[in-house]
Amino acid sequence: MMSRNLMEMLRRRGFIWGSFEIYGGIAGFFDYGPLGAMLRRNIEDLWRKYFVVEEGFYEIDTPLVGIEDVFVASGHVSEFIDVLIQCKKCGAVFRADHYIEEKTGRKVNPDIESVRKAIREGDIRCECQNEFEDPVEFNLMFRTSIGPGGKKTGYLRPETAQGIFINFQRLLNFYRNRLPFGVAQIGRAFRNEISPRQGVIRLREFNQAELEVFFHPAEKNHPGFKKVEGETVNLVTKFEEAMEISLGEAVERGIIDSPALAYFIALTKKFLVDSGVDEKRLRFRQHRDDEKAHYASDCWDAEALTSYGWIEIVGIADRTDYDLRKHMEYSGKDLSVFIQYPEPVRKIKKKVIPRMDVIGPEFREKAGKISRALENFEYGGEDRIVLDIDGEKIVLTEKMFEVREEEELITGERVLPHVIEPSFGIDRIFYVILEHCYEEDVVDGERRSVLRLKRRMAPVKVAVLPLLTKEDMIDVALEIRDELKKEGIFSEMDDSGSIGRRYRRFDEVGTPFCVTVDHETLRENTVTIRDRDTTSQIRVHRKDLVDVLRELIYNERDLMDFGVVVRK
RNA sequence: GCGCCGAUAGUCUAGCUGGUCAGGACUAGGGCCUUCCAAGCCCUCGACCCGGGUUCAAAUCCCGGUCGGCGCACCA
Repeated sequence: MMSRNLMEMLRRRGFIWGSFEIYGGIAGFFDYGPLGAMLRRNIEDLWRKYFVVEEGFYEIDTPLVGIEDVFVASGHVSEFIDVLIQCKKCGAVFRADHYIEEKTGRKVNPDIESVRKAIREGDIRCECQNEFEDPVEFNLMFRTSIGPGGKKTGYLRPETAQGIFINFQRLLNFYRNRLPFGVAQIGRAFRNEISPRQGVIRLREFNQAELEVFFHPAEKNHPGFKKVEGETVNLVTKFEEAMEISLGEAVERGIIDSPALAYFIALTKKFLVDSGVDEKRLRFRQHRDDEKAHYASDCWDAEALTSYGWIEIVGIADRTDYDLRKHMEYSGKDLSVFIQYPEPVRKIKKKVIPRMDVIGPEFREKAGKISRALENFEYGGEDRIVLDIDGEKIVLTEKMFEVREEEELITGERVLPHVIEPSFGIDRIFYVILEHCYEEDVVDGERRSVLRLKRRMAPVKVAVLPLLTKEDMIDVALEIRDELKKEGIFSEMDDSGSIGRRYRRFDEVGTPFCVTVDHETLRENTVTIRDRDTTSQIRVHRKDLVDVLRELIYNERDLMDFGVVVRK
């Protein structure tokens, strides 16, 4: 699993390249080459199958550039800022609010003024005893301006999720006003990382696949939970306890907050394993209470073990109603959902009727406000009513009102949905799959590198190879390649070098099957199919080739189930 | 951002006590040969990270930048 050999192969064979290479490059960006772009699309397509098609959710696509209002409401303009302080002498850089809190025990707002003040008053110095430079602000969002003049500030989105939240009313209407429902978005997001490292792991521009599932706040169940409660997962709880446990038990013991959350953990695991992540190098780790975002009631990360250690590849968070509440507050639009009761509830309500003939002369211009205040007043049987009108205490004596009993028909209630968000880092999953699938083994005494991608994930599905560089074999090979392509099976023909060399070439990029055209093909119209993982071969008739390959690739069938074995 | 180390064809690398056409291996392309796992032979393409300085002369020495690795810090 030499990650160096792998990285070298990924560059050489066109999976990934550093961006802007001919101009020297820059950290935090990389390009998907031809094979990489195709592999990533295969990952995204499998994600769609799991989280869009099978869940019955829909995908939307919203702008990468967002206007300032969105991120003011979401908190990114104020919260996504770090105030940094740097030592004048030793150059050490700290996040100011963390540093000050650690040294003084006092919380400080993460803005320049508060930090400056706290440093001055507390005479806060670097650990090397020297003074700090003036604090500087750093927002992790890329800022831009929209239109000429630079008047309107925009930001590149730091997550795809906000595009879903701000369309909530439209989406709710699309789903005909019923909960729960889910909305997905796959696309780019941007974070201006201070110092991106570790190759493709920390990026400034990255690909997310996010799903936002909106639930009635009191009903975080999922009909699919029954089917997955027996499945076991590797968990690391917020108390750092590692365990292998069934999802049913984890919910029952309160380790996982809700059945819905557990369901998405199960679905995430299935998706990751199906896409090629090694189950033994996969775990779900719960955020500690102090590491959790303040709006999340529970958050689990899927983590994969790589040569960089355990890295986060998926975050599954219960974001509660935080985002909708904020957008409701800032936009002034009602983002709640009306939930009709099965049966309307009849409620006897004591209603206070003001006696305006008394109140009017007594309170004059305030009388109107008083009568309005009484409309929603909860009457508890008291003989004097105290109201607060514009900060003034108004006392109504019993002469001033009557109490009448009224029957009210309540047909439902408005709720603000909670949202559970499985958020996938596609680029990291892409890398983990490559690392987990890359192996070096020995075939006929020779070392080879082989990418054991899941068959359906492989960029090139089939290589069609003439055994010899002879025109009649090449012609047949081209014919077969075109036939496969027409059937939607991505194939390549390669007639260069020896047959063994070509097998290795395709092993290295994960092509699961090689079809070889030899002399028997010309005589009897049969070809051999070679399996990447075992190097075994069978011989099948050309007329069965497409069907057999389809079975092999899309149904993960064993090569030995078809045709005559000719090797191993 | 800081510190240490590094950067030569697609890849790995020699040269780096200034001075031959910057050498090799693998890969790739063309050809010969070839009945199944990186065989052999011939030919070909191809590089000193960028900018500045020192010098008659810089891959080599100096300065700055960029990228990469590691540590610290930051981040999820």
